[in-house]
Amino acid sequence: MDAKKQALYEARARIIKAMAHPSRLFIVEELSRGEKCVCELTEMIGADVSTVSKHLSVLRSAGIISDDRRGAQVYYTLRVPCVLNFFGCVESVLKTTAKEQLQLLKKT
Amino acid sequence: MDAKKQALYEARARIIKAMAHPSRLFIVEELSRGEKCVCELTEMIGADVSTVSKHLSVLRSAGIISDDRRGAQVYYTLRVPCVLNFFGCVESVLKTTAKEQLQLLKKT
DNA sequence: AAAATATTTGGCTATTTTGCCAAATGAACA
DNA sequence: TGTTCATTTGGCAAAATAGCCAAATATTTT
Repeated sequence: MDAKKQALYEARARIIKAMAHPSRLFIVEELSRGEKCVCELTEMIGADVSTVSKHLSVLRSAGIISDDRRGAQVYYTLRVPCVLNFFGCVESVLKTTAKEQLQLLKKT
Repeated sequence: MDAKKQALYEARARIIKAMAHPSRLFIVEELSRGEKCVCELTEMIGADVSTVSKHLSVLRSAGIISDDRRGAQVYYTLRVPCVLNFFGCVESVLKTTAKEQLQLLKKT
């Protein structure tokens, strides 16, 4: 794998990696319903504000969400809605795996 | 976020996390063209066989690929092709970010 | 200007991930 | 059976990630 191809896959992995965390997946899904400020997300997630802020920073650096300061609050928005399509596929991976588990059990 | 919801997002994150690595993204894309054995993938990636084997194991545990031993070789297949849709979206995240960068430069 | 509220950043530790080497296992073949 | 080839596993060290607290910054309010 040459350097150019390597760089391409690294860029792609950065985006996917940014989504690869329970809280960050939650944030993405929540923002798909409309913008939310840090305090609202923190409340829902139930972690330290600083932790949530860092999760938001990861998603923002990856270009998945964008921020908008309005007064004391910062509102976050989903910038690329197509990431929502991930969920359907992830669900089907889970379903496929579950079905296979079932098949294995039936054979017993 | 209650325990049930937490568990759901953790399960989802496990799948996405399994894809969140340059080599593993490469493997997924490569397998979309048809099955490949470990030695072929190792050759293409250019890392240690044991490293590639572990990447494959991560993808298999997540239920994204499946293995089939035929003689001395083990062939891997993409089990859930919808993960390929990720690429298109990832590309559009990259593109959107690039466009924004360009806008910022124009203002200078 | 001081106090209060919202958010980010720095710093630290604990945990996880990565990637190599060496060793073990599985299968084909002389 | 012993040898060779393909793959996996164990183990280790380096690097990255996660989450909390404390401190800094930004904004509004008193």
